[in-house]
Amino acid sequence: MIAADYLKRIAAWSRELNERELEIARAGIVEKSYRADEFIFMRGDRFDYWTGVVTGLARMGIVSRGGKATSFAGLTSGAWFGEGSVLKKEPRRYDVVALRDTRLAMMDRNTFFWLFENSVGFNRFLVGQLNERLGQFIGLLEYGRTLDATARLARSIASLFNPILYPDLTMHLEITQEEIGALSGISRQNANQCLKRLEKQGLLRLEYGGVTIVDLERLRHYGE
DNA sequence: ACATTAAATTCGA
DNA sequence: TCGAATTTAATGT
Repeated sequence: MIAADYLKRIAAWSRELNERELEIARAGIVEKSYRADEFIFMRGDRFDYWTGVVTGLARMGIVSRGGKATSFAGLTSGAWFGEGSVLKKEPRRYDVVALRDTRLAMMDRNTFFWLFENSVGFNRFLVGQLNERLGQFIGLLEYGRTLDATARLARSIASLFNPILYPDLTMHLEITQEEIGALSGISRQNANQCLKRLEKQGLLRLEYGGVTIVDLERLRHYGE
């Protein structure tokens, strides 16, 4: 079983729980590792786990028969996802792929429902999370059509800094340009061009193997 | 696709 | 255990 202080470190919601709830949560979570490019879930799967990213990076999206990927969201450490499929007891409607070696924490369905029915703190967190995700998906509606590559990339990055979905406070992100490209649905070379444009405009700073966000608000509304 | 540069790893003392 | 040398990974054009 995972340690209580460890759980508090990897899951923001666990800090809202009382002692008893925390014990139940700990007992219902297992960890699992995935290699880069490995599928974590496939559309249609029926594994009912509520899942958190401990370390690594994954992409939530769908891949069409042609093999081209549309991504809904990037998942960095601290992100928890899959509550929709667990709550509605439905097959998953999207794929999740690890973009690099990734460690996940997975909570089984029974534990999830116990917390759902018994813990006020847990529900408070869930409502906030669902609301944020709704906002993110609404933002996606204009995403594909209206926005050019630079704007799409800007928003992909900005969405990784949603403080509710990704409680990490630091404005620095360890992510390669290739990974940013994979998240935004553009080539690495194009991603490089877009990133440099954003850097020139003072929205972010490029470093080797990572970026630092300078102006999150402008990044979030880029191209409006 | 290729050239450059940063980082990680290996190796010898 | 330190640092130089080599290999691997990321970036820029």
